[in-house]
Amino acid sequence: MKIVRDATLHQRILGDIEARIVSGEWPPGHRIPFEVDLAADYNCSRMTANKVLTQLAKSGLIERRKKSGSFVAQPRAQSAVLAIAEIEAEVQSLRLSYSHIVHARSKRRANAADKQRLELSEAASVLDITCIHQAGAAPFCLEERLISLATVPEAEAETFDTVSPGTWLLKRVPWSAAENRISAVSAGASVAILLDIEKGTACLVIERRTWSPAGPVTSVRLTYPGDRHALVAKFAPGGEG
Amino acid sequence: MKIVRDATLHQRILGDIEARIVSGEWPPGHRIPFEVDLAADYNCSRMTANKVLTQLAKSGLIERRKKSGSFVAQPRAQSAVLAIAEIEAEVQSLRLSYSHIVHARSKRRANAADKQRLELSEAASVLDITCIHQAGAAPFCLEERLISLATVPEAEAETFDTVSPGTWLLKRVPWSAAENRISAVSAGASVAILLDIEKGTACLVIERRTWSPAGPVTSVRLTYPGDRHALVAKFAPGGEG
DNA sequence: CCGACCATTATGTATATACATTATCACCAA
DNA sequence: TTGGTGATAATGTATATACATAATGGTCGG
Repeated sequence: MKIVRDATLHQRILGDIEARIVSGEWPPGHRIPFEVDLAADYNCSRMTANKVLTQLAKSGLIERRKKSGSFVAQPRAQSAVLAIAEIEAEVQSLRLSYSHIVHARSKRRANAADKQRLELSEAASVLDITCIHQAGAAPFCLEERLISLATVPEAEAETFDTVSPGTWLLKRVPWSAAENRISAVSAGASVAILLDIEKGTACLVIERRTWSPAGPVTSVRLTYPGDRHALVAKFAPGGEG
Repeated sequence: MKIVRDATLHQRILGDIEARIVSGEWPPGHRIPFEVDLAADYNCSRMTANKVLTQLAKSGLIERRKKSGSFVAQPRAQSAVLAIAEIEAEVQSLRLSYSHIVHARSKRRANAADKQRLELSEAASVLDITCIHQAGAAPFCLEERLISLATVPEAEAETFDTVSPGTWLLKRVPWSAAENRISAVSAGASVAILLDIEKGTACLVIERRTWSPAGPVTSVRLTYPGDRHALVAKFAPGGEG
């Protein structure tokens, strides 16, 4: 049994409804009491009931239809929140010391492959950086990054010796949109050497592309040896978990 | 330039603030106008401004402190929404015909490994199912699943020949909490045979555990040949994307 | 100089009210 | 039976108001 101390009315109503949905007492398709009825049940105003139901609808737990009422939604795709931490924080949470090594860094005019990775239309300069993130003395993750100098010209002056490109960009271009693609690949010869693993080892690969309103920012490929790392994504009907 | 038709006042204020945060015009730490000022700017009531800021705070874009005001938050972990579709839908979105084959199905008293996977404390019966999801004529994904019969006794009567275990459970136990663990592994000999791939091929593995209020429901391990599949997780500052 | 106290200020929650929007349903006429 | 038409019922959005809560900052006394 969950104990709620000092819950506001809003939280109490929200919790009660969530509990009934999650427990199966109100299965998908079941009609939830109308706002006016809820208001009467809890002896509150309709606005309060409305805000609760609006929030439930935003979190996807219920669907609302004018004139018909509110209904428990069909759970569709299992959608979960994936927290991708900064690599430095990740390493430190393993109680290992973090460092990074810039293995290669070059500027060039974008070739066809670069344009596709960054979704660039016109010709532009890009910065190509390869760097290795270390946990203790061992390689932890390989980072292969492309930065669009049209969007982030300040990057050209940066060596990334003291700050890793990811951290630097996060400070420079906060709150941009991103798309992550997660897959598994076998380590090729060059990757195997850089990560100090055997060729063919299964690796978890995250390819992230980031945009700001000014245009494409960066495209990064993070390669983790599969036996050393896993991503965790959680889902809780209420929202946070 | 984004064109907004018929936007409500709420959406307009929200969009304006988001735009200024995302563009960097208001960097992390910057103080957002007080509710009363916002209300004056947009010629609306404080309640409307309050709802907008409350929503921005819930989505993590701003932080609110009593007496001090509201501030643009520091972007911490890149958190993204991972949409894990049902396998059938996933296959069909590739324009391939879907089918599944139940390869093994057995009931037993939970052994030590089972108890750990399901986080069971007492001894209980479990159902162990291995099934292969096919896209066209080729294996697409291997599913190794454990179902707690204490929580879902109806599963014992089900053969899962016509409905896959995942789909069946989604209908039976809606809106439960889940934790997904994503990693990369090399295919072992048995997995390689079942998926018709070479031994050692890199595979993407999703291990999902699901709970209902009544207790642990199921633990499933989905193995995808790495070159045939990827997960996509998106992040947009506003919320949906 | 320093700490206790208190007024101020901004957010947090809730109410009562108003009007807009939109499916649905029932009724009525062709 | 069919099709339109308008009343109705539910949600959607916004306002004005009230009081609670909590942190800040200044004042005053020791």
